[in-house]
Amino acid sequence: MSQKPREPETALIWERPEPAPRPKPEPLSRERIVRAALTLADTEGLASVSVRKVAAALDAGPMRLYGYVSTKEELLELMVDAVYGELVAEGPLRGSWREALRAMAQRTRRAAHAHPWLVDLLVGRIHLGPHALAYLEAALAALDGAPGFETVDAILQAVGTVNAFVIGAIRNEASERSAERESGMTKKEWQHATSPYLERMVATGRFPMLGKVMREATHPSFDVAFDQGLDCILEGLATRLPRRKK
Amino acid sequence: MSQKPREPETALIWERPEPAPRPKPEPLSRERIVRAALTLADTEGLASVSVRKVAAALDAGPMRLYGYVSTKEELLELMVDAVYGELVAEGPLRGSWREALRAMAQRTRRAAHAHPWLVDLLVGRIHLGPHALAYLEAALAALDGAPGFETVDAILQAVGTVNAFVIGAIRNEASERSAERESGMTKKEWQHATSPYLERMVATGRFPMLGKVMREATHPSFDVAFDQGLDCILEGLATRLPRRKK
DNA sequence: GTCCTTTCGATACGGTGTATCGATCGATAC
DNA sequence: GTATCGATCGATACACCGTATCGAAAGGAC
Repeated sequence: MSQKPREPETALIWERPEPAPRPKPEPLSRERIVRAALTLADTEGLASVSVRKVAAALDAGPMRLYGYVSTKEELLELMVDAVYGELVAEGPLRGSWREALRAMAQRTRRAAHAHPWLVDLLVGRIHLGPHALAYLEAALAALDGAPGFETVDAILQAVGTVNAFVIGAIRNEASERSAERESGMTKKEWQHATSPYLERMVATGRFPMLGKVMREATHPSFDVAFDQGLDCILEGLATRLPRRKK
Repeated sequence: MSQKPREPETALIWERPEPAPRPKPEPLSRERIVRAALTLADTEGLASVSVRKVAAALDAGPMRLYGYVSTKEELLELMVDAVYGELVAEGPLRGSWREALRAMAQRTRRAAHAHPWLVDLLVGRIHLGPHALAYLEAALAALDGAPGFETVDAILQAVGTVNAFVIGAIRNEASERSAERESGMTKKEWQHATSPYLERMVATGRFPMLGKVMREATHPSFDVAFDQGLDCILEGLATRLPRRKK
């Protein structure tokens, strides 16, 4: 970890250790770099994806990466696009427009589970990488020609609305999950740890509805909550179809 | 900006400048710190909110803040809660459940416009600050007793779904907006700058739907897109009400 | 006035992203 | 085979980050 300070050159040339014949060039490539960054993010968390650490995982100096990537942001962008690549690799979205949109939502959600860091990267920049575009293309294509989706505007609105919901829902799950994860607690333990605070707040009397929630809510799993919300949105899209035809 | 390196003590005591009678204690407080951080984030961007800079804005050394805040994360959390404070300060959410939910969505969206950095902070952690709770409470209260929302589960699901959409939509807007902003381009210029790339992609023939979008889509403003999506979700919630009653 | 306690902030440490530039290596020209 | 050139690499450096430590200064108690 500490850079060897290159001992002062008092020793004569032939006494110094041979500079080691440069272990292996291992040509490196954008793809290898991104793959290393991905596994690092998956195993150690996004915070551990630093230029130095990614380079170290490839037996290279930090600056080596800048031959393939001009900025750390660019590397992160490539990571996101790689995930989109996994998504499009699952094939086209089949079925009716409802089935297709539902499949898209669940695919995206699965990716967010497989790569918890994805949520943090989805915020901030708009993604126009080739795989991101391909994923969007697949969604648009699945709706093309469906009854009620004659105009691209209608298609865009449907995909956009579902995507907005998915992103928000994913964020919810991720934040709750990471709150548990990083305190090393299970869901139960975490609820148990924060409930004293919440009960104190409720006890002030200023949050009657919160009290009701804590008493009466049956907290459904993320899966059913997600499906219910998604159902609701698809239902909403369906009701707008006839009006659109008029 | 550069720490004065305290010139080596060659000068005799009375030649050294008087240590300045500590300009003003200016007692400082959590609130003043958070306010400083807020204005810094609003004017210079979230990236400029560093412990050092916030402290400098208060004529204090960096470590001074740690008497009031135990970590930078805590400061960011307080910033978020301060925004929630602005939101609850606008008063309760009135009207029918649809009006209340719509008002909530638009309020949140306005906050995201006023504080572009908010989107980045909403990701990642779940927010349980007093003002965040109060905002949630207001939303829950607005739906309490509405026909079809007899159970807290129904209320939570409705609020949760709308909130998920709002977060996702806000993120979309923010990322597009920041892409323009930080390249110093207007919306038109930015579209003009990225369209060559997109056209090249479309020209490959692998993205027929994208081509159709670029040719045919009338890109509606963020406002109407948001309202349409919101309408859609409220409609979806409405259609689920009768079923829930059964 | 003297001692004690509390507070403050200068300094330091280990980390970050990245610019610079000398050294090194491979390929080409003779 | 040797010399030269050009590309490539990575050690070093810089500015900045969040925060732990701890000596010095300030204020209060006796």
